[in-house]
Amino acid sequence: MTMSNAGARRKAPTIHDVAREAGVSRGTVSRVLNGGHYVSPAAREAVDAAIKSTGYVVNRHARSLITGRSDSVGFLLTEPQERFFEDPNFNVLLRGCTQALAAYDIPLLLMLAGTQDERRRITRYITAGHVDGVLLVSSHSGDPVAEELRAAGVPLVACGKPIGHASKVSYVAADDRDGARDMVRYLHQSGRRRIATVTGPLDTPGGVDRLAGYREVLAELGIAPDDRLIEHGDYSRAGGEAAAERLLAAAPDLDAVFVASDLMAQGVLSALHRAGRRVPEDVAIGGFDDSPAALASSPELTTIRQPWDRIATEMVRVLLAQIGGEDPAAVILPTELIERRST
Amino acid sequence: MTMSNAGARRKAPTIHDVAREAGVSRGTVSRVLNGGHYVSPAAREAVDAAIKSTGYVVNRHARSLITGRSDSVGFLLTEPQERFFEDPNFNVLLRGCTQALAAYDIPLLLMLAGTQDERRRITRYITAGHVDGVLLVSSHSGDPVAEELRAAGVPLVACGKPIGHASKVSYVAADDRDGARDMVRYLHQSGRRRIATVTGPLDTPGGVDRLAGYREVLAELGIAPDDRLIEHGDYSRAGGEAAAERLLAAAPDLDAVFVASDLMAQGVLSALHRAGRRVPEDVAIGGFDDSPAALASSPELTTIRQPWDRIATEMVRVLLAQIGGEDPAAVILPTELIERRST
DNA sequence: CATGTCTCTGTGAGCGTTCACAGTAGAGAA
DNA sequence: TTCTCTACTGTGAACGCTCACAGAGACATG
Repeated sequence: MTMSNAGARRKAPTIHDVAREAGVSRGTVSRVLNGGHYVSPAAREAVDAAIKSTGYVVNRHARSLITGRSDSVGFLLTEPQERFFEDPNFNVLLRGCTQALAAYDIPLLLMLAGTQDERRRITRYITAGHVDGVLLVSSHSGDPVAEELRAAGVPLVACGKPIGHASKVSYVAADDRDGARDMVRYLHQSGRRRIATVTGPLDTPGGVDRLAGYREVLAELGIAPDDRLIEHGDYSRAGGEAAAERLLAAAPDLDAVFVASDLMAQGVLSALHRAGRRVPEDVAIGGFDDSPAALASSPELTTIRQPWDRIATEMVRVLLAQIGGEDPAAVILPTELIERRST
Repeated sequence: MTMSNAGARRKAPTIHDVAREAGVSRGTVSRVLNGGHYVSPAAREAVDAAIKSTGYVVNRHARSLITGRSDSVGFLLTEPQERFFEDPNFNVLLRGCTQALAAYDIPLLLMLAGTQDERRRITRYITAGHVDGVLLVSSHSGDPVAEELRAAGVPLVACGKPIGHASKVSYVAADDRDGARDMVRYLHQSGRRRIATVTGPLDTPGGVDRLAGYREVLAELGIAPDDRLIEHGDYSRAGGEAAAERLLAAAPDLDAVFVASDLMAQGVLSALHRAGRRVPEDVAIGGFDDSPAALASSPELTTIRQPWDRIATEMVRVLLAQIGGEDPAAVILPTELIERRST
């Protein structure tokens, strides 16, 4: 039984204890801990053994104190939180980032900055150097926190293209425009001719780009633009429902709707159902996001999948690169059309 | 313009700078920072002014190094993560905990321990003292991580009653049994006489207690137990669907089903629909959780709401108390019946 | 043999804070 | 006056680590 002092919780072993146990100096132990350069094989072995036998774990506070790094990053949500926390995509993103960071042994600090007060507190916390970088989630433009952090020189990667920021800030985003193009083209190919759309909020890049994709394809197909076929939503179920009602009133002959989010598509589905339109027989519905909502709907939604896991991985990669001194970068990832029963 | 050195990111002011600026010693500044006892009003004022003028923010690493505390807590998820991250209740919980902690200026570290490797890494991290306490989310019993942390003396609060742990571990949970009782009593009061149930997994406290509540009420009503009316699910949509099919086969005369989760209730709804039973006319459905799934179903589900926001608040309160030296505690919170269209 | 280069090792200093302790000044009591 | 007590203040010494530096061999080069 090598229980030694397990469960004692008396005093954690320090680098000094390891050094003594291994018969080397603190410096050598430290070198082993940090990559092991300029360490003889014998010394490294002795240190590794000593680490194991003492159960040594590096004290991050001591390390951070001297290095100035914290070896942690923040996941910052500056939205009114309800919206995002309700969004299943958000969870995939959060999980993906946590996992990607875990691979580097970097803990993720979850920060919510819904109110003005919280924003101030968190900005202070971040600029004080308590995290090495920030993964920023905030769909709306003109986020003051982003600008403040950028100005303070904090490494920063946004999820989605931050609009309104002329300045250089890294971001990772799905190709919204291309996804929208795919969906509209697909609806047209399956024989639909009066294709309407429910957009997202137009102060979000996703809202803008998905609408742009819709318009582009119609133009390329030589279909004249028709404003009656365009209604705006707010990414919520209720918003989708209301928009669908307006569409039905303005353009009762529509035979397809490209909806800029699955959640809104659920609302559209309800409205159509109430209006007595069958899906997909009378009206085809194309969603966006491939959220669980797409599967929970009946019929299940044909939709555009955003590669949230890859987005998470890329955000972490870009952030770590930036922490390592590289320049900001933008990454655009392709989407995928998922065919289900609503078209 | 009092820009002073804003945006410089050169060198953060230390307690020393503040002391010099205020014309006092480090010790006095430190005392102001930590409650301000034994500090003259004049000194305190000078220090406060100096803090403001220098933009000083305490260096948590230095503080943690000497105090041994980290002033942060972990939010640990030991489940296979998909299940939980899909669960909207989880999000409310996570958000609630983050916010409750923010009120104490304590950051939350999100930790996912899905695989064996991750579990080891994270246990190491935690027992090394890098967090002061852990909020544990893990529905299944016999969680080795929980036991390890408890043994290591790490303050710990579980979400939901940990079964299989004879040992003293704090937890906060909704009153599952009472919620189930409410629902079954309600179904009976609305005239249903053949009330079936789809249970959760019986290795979860929720599964066990909700079933117990169901049985109790029937017994109290003098209704003889009938095993054909009880089927087991796994909290998944598909599981609910399968269970409902078995129920319909074994007890075709059922006129109500108490389903131990909304997600399963969705599956039950599908199965009933396929079998040509109308809800609520032929069969009443009672769910549990009041998750968004309850609203996404048609008809919308009558269900039992768990007070997730209060659960979060209480978990944080109990954890902080425990970090402060208090003994473990169990908190049971009342549920609420939400009446909708499925009954 | 002197010199340089390369790998490896130990040592002292210091990161920014808190804590224990010693010390000061003023008030009140003897 | 002198002593004690209280309220306040300053000072070293940690905390556990990394980093810069110096130095020791080993080996090659001139």
